[in-house]
Amino acid sequence: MKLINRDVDYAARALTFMARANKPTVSVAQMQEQVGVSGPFLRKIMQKLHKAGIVHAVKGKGGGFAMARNPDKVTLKQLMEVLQGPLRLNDCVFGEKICQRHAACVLRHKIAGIESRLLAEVAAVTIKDLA
Amino acid sequence: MKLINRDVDYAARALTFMARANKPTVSVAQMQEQVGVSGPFLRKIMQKLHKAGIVHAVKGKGGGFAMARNPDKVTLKQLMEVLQGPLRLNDCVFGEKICQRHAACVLRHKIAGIESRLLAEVAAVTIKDLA
DNA sequence: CAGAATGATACCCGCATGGTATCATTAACC
DNA sequence: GGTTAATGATACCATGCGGGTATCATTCTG
Repeated sequence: MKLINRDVDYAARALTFMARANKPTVSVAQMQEQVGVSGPFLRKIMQKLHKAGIVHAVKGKGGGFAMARNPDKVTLKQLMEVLQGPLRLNDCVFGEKICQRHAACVLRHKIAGIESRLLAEVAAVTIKDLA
Repeated sequence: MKLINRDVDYAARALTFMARANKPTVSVAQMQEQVGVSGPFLRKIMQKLHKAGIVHAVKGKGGGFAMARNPDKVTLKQLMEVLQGPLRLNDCVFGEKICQRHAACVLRHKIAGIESRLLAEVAAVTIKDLA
């Protein structure tokens, strides 16, 4: 039951680094040591963040990445969605068979409630909070 | 980010079945159809519940399993601990390097808070609620 | 003793996660 | 314009784990 995976962890650290650095762009080479991860791996993460519109990317010499929004507009929930996929605790593993059993449905209902409250919590954590 | 895995799901359904059945013991053969899982697999789950003291086991002809406590004393949290291992959202993947970076520590702190509230929620769901 | 049940354990398999390698593309600077 | 420094895209690897099966041992009933 992992809440966040490594991608999210590294992304949070990288974004925090970027939020603190007062530069127009920050390259992967500048981040990798502080973030504690290999360059290629961090690049892959940054590319996903770029596709998701969370960071800008500037190619070429002197280029790098920059946050596309204010740090207080980037939430942990967004990072999880981008890097871990849709957030469904409540994934029904039984298909249509499920609703033949009332007990299981009660369980789904309980979990759905827990899920919604959990999502509200991760949505409340921003990069600004971490910086 | 799965909250519960299939083992927990099946266990919850099996225990719910047992709680409703007014019998001294219930065999795997009697449960497997209703729970919707193969006999051998359900047996493995029941054995773990037995080791954890959640159910009694009676070997031999006419034997089976019985709940070892009242249904309102068996929580979703207990099932998760037994069948999924320790509940740590907050697993630090960076070892001692972590605390060199303040940002990461803030993240841990946030997640720890979320975790404790989540655990309180799963501890509040009992088999009685599902039955 | 036979049959019905659990106990224990070993094994298998597919796939997601974590990580690397490679080539293409773009832009700055000399 | 060529070199270099950066990202973009993609393919690949490898290993652990979740989910599931099979087999034999043990225990109890009748």
